[in-house]
Amino acid sequence: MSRHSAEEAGEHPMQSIDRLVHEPARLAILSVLNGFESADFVFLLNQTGLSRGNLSSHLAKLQSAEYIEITKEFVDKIPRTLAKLTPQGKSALSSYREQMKRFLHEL
Amino acid sequence: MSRHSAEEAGEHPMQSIDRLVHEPARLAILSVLNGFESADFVFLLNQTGLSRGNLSSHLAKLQSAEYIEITKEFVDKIPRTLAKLTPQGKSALSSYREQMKRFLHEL
DNA sequence: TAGACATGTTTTTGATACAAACTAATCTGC
DNA sequence: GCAGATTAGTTTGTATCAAAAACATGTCTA
Repeated sequence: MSRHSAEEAGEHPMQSIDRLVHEPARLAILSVLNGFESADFVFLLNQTGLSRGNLSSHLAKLQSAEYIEITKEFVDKIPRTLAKLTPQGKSALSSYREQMKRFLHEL
Repeated sequence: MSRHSAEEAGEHPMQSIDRLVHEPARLAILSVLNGFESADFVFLLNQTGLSRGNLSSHLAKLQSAEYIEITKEFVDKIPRTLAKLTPQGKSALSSYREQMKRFLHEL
């Protein structure tokens, strides 16, 4: 009746990748956050090389997926936006990493 | 004057990734082709789990980038579309792989 | 107080991945 | 021999989404 589950499902491992993480701009953001635990908007701007607009919308997307948490504060009258990975975000990044490593290794 | 070239360029390693390869559906196709050297449409369909329409358009995209070569023949009156990696395709896949491995390793 | 700078956000636009519809040829039952 | 099903693809339509451009809001400086 059956052969392998992968054949039955008709799926390739890459088809189950988390596209929210897979996007290069967001991978850049997530990897910075993973390294620094918490980072502000300007720092992310510098580390990722994204434009302000792109950074803003990618952060919004990651936030609504609950992969990051955003807090806003004022420091000497200038606004400061802080981002940090949530446990969900860490976990999503980590399983993305494992999946991708396995794929690349078998490539 | 300068610090590191990466900082001057204001870029993150992920920003220079080849998006043509990075797309999951195409990664699936390319990895199959990399393993089998040559594969026909139906085989790719089964291995990747893509729909016929998607497979067709991704193949067209890879072909116009000259990452794959497409040949069509008839076998017992039924059409057969064969795809194989070009040297350029092999090279693109291989450098994608190295870039991505390095990134994941440093993550 | 006008104009430059800084920190973001919103809107627009162009690309594109996927799905659905279409094409064209063969085979199968009646 | 022809109606309908099957096979092998392609084309077209649509909805998502990344990036660019425009906008908003506030501060600082001359």
